[in-house]
Amino acid sequence: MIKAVRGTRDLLPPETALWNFVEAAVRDVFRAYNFHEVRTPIFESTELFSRSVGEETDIVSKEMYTWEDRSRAESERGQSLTLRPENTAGVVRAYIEHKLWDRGLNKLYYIGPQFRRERPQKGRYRQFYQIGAEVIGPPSAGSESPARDAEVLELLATLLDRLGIKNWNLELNSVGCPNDRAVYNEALRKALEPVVGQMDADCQRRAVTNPLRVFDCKVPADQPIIDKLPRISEYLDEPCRQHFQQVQEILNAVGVRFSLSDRLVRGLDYYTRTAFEFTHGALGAQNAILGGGRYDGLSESLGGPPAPGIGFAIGEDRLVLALKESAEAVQRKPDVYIAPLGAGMDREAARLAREMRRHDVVVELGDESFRLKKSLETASKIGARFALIVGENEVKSASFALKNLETGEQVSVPRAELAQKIQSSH
RNA sequence: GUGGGAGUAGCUCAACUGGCAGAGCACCGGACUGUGGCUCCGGACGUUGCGGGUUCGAUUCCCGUCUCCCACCCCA
Repeated sequence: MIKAVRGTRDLLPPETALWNFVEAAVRDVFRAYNFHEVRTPIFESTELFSRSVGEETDIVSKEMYTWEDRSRAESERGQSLTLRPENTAGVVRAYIEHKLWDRGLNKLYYIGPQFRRERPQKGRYRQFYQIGAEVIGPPSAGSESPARDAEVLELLATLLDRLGIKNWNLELNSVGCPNDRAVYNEALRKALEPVVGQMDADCQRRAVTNPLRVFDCKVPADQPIIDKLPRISEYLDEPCRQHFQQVQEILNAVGVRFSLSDRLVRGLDYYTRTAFEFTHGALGAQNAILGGGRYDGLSESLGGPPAPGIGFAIGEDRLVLALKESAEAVQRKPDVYIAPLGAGMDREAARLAREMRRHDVVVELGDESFRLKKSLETASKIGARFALIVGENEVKSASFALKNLETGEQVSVPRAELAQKIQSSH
């Protein structure tokens, strides 16, 4: 048997109803904040990701699905392509390619699959879905303002509340502006030098490749060492510190709760200043339900104009997982099951079904070869609210037996009133 | 990529130290010819993840492999 490949899966009913519910709510919230949808390609030139996400990150160095495209001519070299491991790079690429700065501030969102070749776990798949958004534009359009950071965070709080996600926690940090980041990195490296030898091998490796990530180290024995390391918050220059301060003030003003977490660092190279994560308890080790931050230099590093931005990505798989705990089923049940009864009644049933569906009634259609008992059985099994019996008597009198399957009450309804009768009983 | 656990009917799970693969739920049919849910009776259902080995005999023991789960790594 051919099976879905490792780390991929089929989303089936009724779960797909939950996904649709989530996406509908998300689109609704984005609309209120004046965000608009973009759809970028599912694969891009490999270079886009190595330049934006960072050559040294795990994502780029070992988790990408990369292949060489077929060349059409001798002279043409196959281009290296990659399934997108995240979507910010693609959106920024599109921003530059289509000169979207001409519109001032852009508030864009996307919903779609991403791909990373990691070992699968609950809430972590090789094809996974992200709902994300980016606020990006020239500084003159206000894209750098702390008001944008706060607005994005407040949007997220609204969204999670709206979805009925309980017990989320917002962790907030500033990873600094480019210039103080460099100074800080140096200080951190210096502080690590004398102690790094005592640390866990894995943490040592981080100390060398990406010192900032030492803070993510979870080995208990190393915690006292990590606690003594200098913090980025002590190295923020004045504008950067103020920026972070104002983000917090606005959040307080609008009543969004958060906790400062000066050990929160983000894995992708392009992040600057505000970094954040929303976590949820019910997800095991994959407790981050979404993450994001500011990426002020990303546009330039991809050859574009200055275009500070802030964005986030929600793990849709994880969101749905968290929702299963606290949301009831949202799948719409059929309004009526039509039970044709006897030879020739399929035709009549089809006509009635067509009429009612035009009136937005959800109809499931039976089969004239079924005995009435079986039809009613099926009707209640699939959760239909009504059963409509279409037999000779009904056709003759142009009035149909409509049975309420919850109460058992049955009435005869003239053809013209059927749809209305069913709709009005919600 | 590393370490550990688990794969048996559509689902949840049994099957003692190796001895005829089972139950509940779900599904299908009947009791009941145009009236569901309850009840009763019957039915179908399996390459025991896959491949090899040991054995008279393997769901059971051994090796390999695949997938899922847990943790790490990393991240959404």
